[in-house]
Amino acid sequence: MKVTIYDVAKEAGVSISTVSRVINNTGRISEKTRKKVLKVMETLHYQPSMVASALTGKRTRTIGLIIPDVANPFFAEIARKVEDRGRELGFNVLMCNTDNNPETEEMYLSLLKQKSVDGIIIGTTTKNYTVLNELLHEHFPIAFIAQDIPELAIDVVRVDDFLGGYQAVSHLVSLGHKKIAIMLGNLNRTSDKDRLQAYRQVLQENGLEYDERLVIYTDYSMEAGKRAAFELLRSPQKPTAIFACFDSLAVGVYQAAKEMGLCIPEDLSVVGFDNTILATIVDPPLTTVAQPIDEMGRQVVDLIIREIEGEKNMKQRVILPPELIVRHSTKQL
Amino acid sequence: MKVTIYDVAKEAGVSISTVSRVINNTGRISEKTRKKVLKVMETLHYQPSMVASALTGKRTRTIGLIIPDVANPFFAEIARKVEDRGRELGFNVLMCNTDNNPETEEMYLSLLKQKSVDGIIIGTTTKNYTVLNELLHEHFPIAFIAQDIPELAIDVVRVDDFLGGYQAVSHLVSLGHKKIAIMLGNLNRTSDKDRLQAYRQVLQENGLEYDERLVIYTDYSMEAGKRAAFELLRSPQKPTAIFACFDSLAVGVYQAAKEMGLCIPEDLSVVGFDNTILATIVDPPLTTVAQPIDEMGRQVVDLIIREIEGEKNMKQRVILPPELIVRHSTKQL
DNA sequence: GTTGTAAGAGAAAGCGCTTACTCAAACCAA
DNA sequence: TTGGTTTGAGTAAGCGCTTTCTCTTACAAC
Repeated sequence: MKVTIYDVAKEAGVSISTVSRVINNTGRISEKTRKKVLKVMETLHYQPSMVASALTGKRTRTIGLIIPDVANPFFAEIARKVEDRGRELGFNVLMCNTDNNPETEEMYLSLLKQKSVDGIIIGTTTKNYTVLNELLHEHFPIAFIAQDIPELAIDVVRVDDFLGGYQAVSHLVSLGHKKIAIMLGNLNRTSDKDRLQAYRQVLQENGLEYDERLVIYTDYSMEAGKRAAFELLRSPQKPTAIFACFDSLAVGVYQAAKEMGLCIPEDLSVVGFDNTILATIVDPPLTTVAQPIDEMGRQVVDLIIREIEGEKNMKQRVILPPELIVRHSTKQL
Repeated sequence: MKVTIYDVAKEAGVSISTVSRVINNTGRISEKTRKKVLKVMETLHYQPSMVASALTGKRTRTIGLIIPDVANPFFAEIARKVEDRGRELGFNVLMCNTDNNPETEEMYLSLLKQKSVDGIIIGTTTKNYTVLNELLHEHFPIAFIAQDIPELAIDVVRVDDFLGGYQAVSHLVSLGHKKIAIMLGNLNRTSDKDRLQAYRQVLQENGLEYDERLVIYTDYSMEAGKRAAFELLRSPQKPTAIFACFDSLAVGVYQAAKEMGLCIPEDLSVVGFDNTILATIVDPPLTTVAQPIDEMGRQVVDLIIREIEGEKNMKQRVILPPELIVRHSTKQL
């Protein structure tokens, strides 16, 4: 029932090696034989089994994509771009959501290896390095997107988080804000660390006081943003502006503000980060730091595929510039 | 370098079939031997190659998911649920975006088969049945989610679109609206057809005139929704309410209304469909028909896996009830 | 007419597993 | 003790490909 290379060979009156050669376009084949085999393949609806060819040393042409959550627009957009570029280059993507759970991540890492994917793109916060280090040692192709581990020589494609944070906070300062809060995820993400670093530096450069109570650690969900915003806005050190390190957090801020009867940007300025679709549909449209998601997705795929093809032997970090998109959630104080 | 079943066998002083038996927990193995083999596997960090075992007739434990676009929140949420349930049951998902392009879809269908995925879940509008029919004939496990082809006996999990449309339009009518527009995708999707059908029926039941000019065909993007809304709202037959068949279209309506200086719900009532995250973050929160995405994702996976495991031989349609979620985008006329 | 070389294609050995078949040892009832 | 069962484990034949080697022709050069 399933037609194999043997069926084609028999039907065409040649050996399976000849068929294999015309499939892969290798070796020498007379035009006549090639035509004949091609025609038989056609009439028999023959499709080579990728499982079999993977077993004989060829690629699976599949890459794993490990992210926290596709339902999060930022990662959904990344996933889309990765898949697009992968398709262009003949690779499929196996999607893995971990919710940043280290065990899930570790499980996936070894599962993907078992499944012989050709490479793995990681967009999650990794803390547990055991499996990761193993893979790295075996020179398993791995690349990080929107995520970095400074202590390791690895392939990375990310935005310049420090610069992005700098732009965001500078913007608020230039509007006259003095009490600026920052909401971020955990400091395991270097991106968050860099943005916080920028925040401190801008404050310092402008002679503003750094108040720890205005630095809120949370996760990346809207609910978390909302909760954190409530806390901030009800505290005595109520800020006049908030730099939310993800658009999703910013949306949470919007919701809290609305429930408290505060107007954005009149009563509160908000800057987000990522420039996902959320930024444009929220009212007022969110001023945010754009990550070049398209370019990032494209470049990680290119990077990892070059690694897979063995075309490069040196790891590299690609740091792309962010861009502050000023919309209507920020206002002169 | 790569450790295989042979290495384990040699190290443990047994044959490879014994190792295979302990891996798969089949046949009879003495406790002593099993322990010994297990220990060797452990110390050697042995992981069976799934490619090899797939070649010998076992499953790949991978399912393909074909959707229009993960960057669309509705499909992102579906993808997430599918992956979650798949993981629980030991299956990975290969993500495929087609933008509803028939060629891309056909390409993926045959590619997925070549890659020997165990089953395929489809959420796209299929028009081209050739490859699909082939697969169906070969009893290749296929299930549809949020998508149906009434002419075919297939596995389907979807919401009751007629009922959903009925609820949405009835709600608007009950608020006193008489000029109600409907915005939908193309009529190839049965879901759209059913919603339109419901729209007509509600109008009729309430003695309202059916005006073709209030029926707008578009695609599912925000931009399309915006364009369509502009057109409607500037036309002489300007409606007082719009039933947008996707939340994303509804968001487009919001944007158009805002640019035209119209207030929702004072000047225009809007009902969406899907109840994606968009509905809650838009201002005012969108009244919409909720699809039970969690349940749908869970059930397609269960359905297809039962099919894969050969536990069922009859196709079935699972039609889940929608729920009208009244928020603040609709108002008594 | 030899010899040398290149072109075209087949034979066969894997790739890392699963599984049907086989067989020796151990056990048990009569 | 004998014959019949279990039990535990090995042998070997694939699964559907790729690829190295080998071999036969054909043809050009001398």
